[in-house]
Amino acid sequence: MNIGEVAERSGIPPKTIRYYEDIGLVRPQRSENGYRAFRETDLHKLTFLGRARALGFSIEDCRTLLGLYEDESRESAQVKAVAEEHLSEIDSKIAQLQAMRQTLSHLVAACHGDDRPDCPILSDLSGAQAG
Amino acid sequence: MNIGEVAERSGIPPKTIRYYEDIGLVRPQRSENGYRAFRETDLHKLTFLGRARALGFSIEDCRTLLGLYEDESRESAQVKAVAEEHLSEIDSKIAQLQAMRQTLSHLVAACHGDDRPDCPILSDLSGAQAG
DNA sequence: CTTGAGCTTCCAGTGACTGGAACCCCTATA
DNA sequence: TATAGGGGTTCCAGTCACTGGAAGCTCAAG
Repeated sequence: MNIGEVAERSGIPPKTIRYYEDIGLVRPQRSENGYRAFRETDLHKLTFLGRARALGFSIEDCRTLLGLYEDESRESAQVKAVAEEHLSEIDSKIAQLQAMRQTLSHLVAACHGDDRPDCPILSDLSGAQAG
Repeated sequence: MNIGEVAERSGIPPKTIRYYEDIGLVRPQRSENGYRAFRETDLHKLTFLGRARALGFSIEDCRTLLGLYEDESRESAQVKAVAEEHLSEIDSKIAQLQAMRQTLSHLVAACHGDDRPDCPILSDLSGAQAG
């Protein structure tokens, strides 16, 4: 398979696939004309990567997960540890965003949003004490 | 004030303050020895930036907000529009993270996490249909 | 033979910093 | 007066995970 077909079937853009090769996540062979020649296993790996990335795993996590996937002597505890670590990072991010959301939505609600200049959003940012 | 004092009082690291000057968010004067000389208004701006960044506004949003803050003929509707736009981006991010969280927490719960190799997390990533 | 799609490499840019090197300035102390 | 240190300065490179673009090669169709 050429890169275009693999891109289509895996849902990962050609540019990204080349990048993944660059950083050693996939190692397609080469045809005589210099084109990358992907096998089914390469496609499989890329699909795996696509799903892992969609779950928010970092590239380094993906590398680890791919390694575990291909290691038949892995222990599922290793996989679970990576996933739990990532899950807790997701939880932190959600918490942080919800805190922002909380503050910001109050400010937005308090701003009358008309043609006058006074604005509780700017007041808050400038450090004024809430009344 | 030198950069160290401003950093301390605004809570923004010196490196970041220099970066903000680089991109034109603050324009401190210079002392004869070449040191940046910050006035109270500069400190004020940096504190404003710190709060806006803490609410997740992008640097470009911050630039806009600072501009509105200093523009006495602003309309609060302009500020509110920026904030609402940002709020909806926050909401999207939260939704995306929660979707990841949902999938991932199910997978983590399903993985026994022991010394055996079989693992529903890897099965899912590799594209197996859930049974 | 030309056209156009698809492939190749390499370089640069994204956002918002952050680390580090190499150097200057200022004050205090031996 | 020499020196040590803790400021400050600039500039360059790296982060993360791509993405865009330029220049050039390959291949199939008309």
